Amino acid sequence: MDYSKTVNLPVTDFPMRANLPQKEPAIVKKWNDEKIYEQIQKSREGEKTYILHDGPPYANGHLHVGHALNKILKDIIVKHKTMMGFKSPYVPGWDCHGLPIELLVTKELGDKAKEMSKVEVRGKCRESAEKYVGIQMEEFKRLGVFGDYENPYKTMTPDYEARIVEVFGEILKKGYISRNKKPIYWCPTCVTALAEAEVEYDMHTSSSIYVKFPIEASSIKFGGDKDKTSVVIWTTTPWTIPANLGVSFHPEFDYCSYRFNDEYLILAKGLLEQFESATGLKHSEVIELTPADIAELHVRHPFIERESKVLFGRHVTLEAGTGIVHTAPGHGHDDYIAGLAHGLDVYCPVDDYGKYTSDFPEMKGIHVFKADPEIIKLLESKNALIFTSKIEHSYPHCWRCKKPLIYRATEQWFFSMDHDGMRKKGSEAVDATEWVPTWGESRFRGMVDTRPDWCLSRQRSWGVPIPSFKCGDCNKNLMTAESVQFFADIALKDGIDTWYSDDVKKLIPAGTKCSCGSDNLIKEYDILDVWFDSGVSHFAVLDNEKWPELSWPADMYLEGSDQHRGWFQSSLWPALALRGRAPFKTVLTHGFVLDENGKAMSKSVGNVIAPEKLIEQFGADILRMWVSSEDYRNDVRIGMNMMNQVADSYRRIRNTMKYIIGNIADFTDVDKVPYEDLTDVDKWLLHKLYHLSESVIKHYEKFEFHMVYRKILNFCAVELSSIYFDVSKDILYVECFHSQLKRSGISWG
RNA sequence: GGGCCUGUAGCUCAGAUGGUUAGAGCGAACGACUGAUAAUCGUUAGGUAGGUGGUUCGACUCCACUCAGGCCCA
Repeated sequence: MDYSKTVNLPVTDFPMRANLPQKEPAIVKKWNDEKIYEQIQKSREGEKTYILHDGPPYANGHLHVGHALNKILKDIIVKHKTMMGFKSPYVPGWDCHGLPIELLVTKELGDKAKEMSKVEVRGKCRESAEKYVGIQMEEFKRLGVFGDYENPYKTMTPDYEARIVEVFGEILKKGYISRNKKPIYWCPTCVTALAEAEVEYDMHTSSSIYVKFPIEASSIKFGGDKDKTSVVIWTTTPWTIPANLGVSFHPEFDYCSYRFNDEYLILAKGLLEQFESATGLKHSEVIELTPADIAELHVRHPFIERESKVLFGRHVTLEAGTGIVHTAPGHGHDDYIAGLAHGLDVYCPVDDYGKYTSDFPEMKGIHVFKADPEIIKLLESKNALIFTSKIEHSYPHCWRCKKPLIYRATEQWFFSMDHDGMRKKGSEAVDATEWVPTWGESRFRGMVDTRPDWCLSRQRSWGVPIPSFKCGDCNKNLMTAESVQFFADIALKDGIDTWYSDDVKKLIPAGTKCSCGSDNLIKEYDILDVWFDSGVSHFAVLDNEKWPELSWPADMYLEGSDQHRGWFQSSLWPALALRGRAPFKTVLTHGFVLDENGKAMSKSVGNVIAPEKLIEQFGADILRMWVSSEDYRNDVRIGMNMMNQVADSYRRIRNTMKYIIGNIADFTDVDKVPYEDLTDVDKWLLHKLYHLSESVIKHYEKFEFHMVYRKILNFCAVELSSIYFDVSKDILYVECFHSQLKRSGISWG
């Protein structure tokens, strides 16, 4: 006999299965049509605000799971703050300039790119960025992330671009901007600077040389023949020897003076054997040196009348050579850093075409790639060459012309870290900021303390031009706060491309002259580092009447932990320079999304999981729940097994809700039972619920969403399903509808 | 190579300041119900706490080293 008709079974049309992948698009559309974001904002009119300022994703390509993690976390916080009564507007943004887009576009254009003007190429870049902003926006919406998609911010809109120029000018006015030399990759064939991403490594044959640098006898405080003692360096770029300004030792390696025949050569103990086998020499006497012995040495350049300063640096290795590194600050990154630390000039006697300048008159006009034999001959004539051979090794080449590159110092614009106590202000800003997780503070502080000056200029096309001029007569640079502001106004009115299309006279206040008196000014075409674009977003967005609901500074910045070096810093420095405080109160970082085995996702390994695929298979809600289930302060893992587990948990919570809905189907307020008349089990459950709610809020406030997930899931599975529902079942099913007992059970549900 | 961080059951995570047989949920196995049924309930099995060595009367918790992994830099 079927008794099911004789009892009060739960009644509901709430479906067993959620069918998220099918249903969600309609829900998203409904939110869109009903303008749910705007309605929510309206409902919080006049309330205290909580501003989470969006770090702009880069507008190329589709979203990956990392974007999903980031945006969903932001959405959880914004929604939580909103539910706590705050007005929490969220304006999504996009980072639109920069090399990756430029490369994407030039590769698509192929040979056509070469015939196009800068303005035309920039137009194509703009189109491409616009396209991906559209794509990503739809993908964010699909994730259920609420925000002001009607008015997002884009770093390439005219007002934003003008604001970038303006902020740059204000910082210039405060004296933070300077022009200095810095070595960069340079293609002497294309006569252009290259970014790291444009460098291809290929095999190349170089001359390897061991070179003696003579030492002033008076500076030698140890034994041997003081007139015949030298420091030995090894290099594979003989042509950089004319630019040598130093010899670098490692502060912790052991160095000795070894006697070879009638002379003494200084090299690292750890490389003696390698040196002897390479050169065929054999030593006959050893004098151990102390770091003090080395520090006192005065070393001479082998063929130029100047000192080659003794430096200490950790870039020195025992992998090859002599443990003493030939240092030319104008021709190498390590050399540059070591040189800066010791106050050396960034010296570069090589011009745009790769030829020696008059700074090295002996070989003026000779191309550095043809100079090696000449240099070697010169060294030999000075008795400075110990040994030479050919070596085949991996060497940087130009992605465009495939020819070898050189590293060469050029003039660049810098944001000084030490002007007006900037670094100290940075440190104070670190103190004043709340870091989640707490170790973010030490990580960030370490980066602030060691950060070199920020190189702001790039020799590219797709970005915001630095409106500087050069005097056509005396070659001096000209850029003032006034001239920059003048151009910012033009950029706002007529667009930033006027820099490329308009005549100089229109781009600078009338009557502007170089200090030499000349008015023959020439435009320069460096653009700003894109990090500057996004770094001033707090000025361009939070402090902009276009979004009156926003305010400066932000309550929170929330990005991946890689942004400790990236956006958090590029945002901090302009803010400190102009407002003396950080643009954020709290900085929250999350880890990276790894695959199921804890390995980084990469295309080449083939372990990348597209959010699109997860949404198709499980639904965005499951993806969101996965985000909430993970402790994002560490790296998080994702894979099909994990998604299945989250989906299981989702079903458990859903079924619990379905059971409640089914049982309160016929309940109305008339049936409500006063608290004091409830049964003990009912009171017990309410007590548990109260504590759950309290702890859930506490965890939300501490941004511990995985604890929220855990507690709610446990509550559904244990307190509700296996205890309370089990106990209440008989009453709910058997007692007649209006009985006190039954009504007690559902009154507070 | 350097800075910062992570490593507790198959999975996701708990475990205040070192102190009894290291916990939960999910999953798994087995069983129950067939009156939450593409559900639900019960029982059980799973951990040398990455590894090694120290400090301590006592360490998952402190220290050193090491392995694996991540971000950033070189």
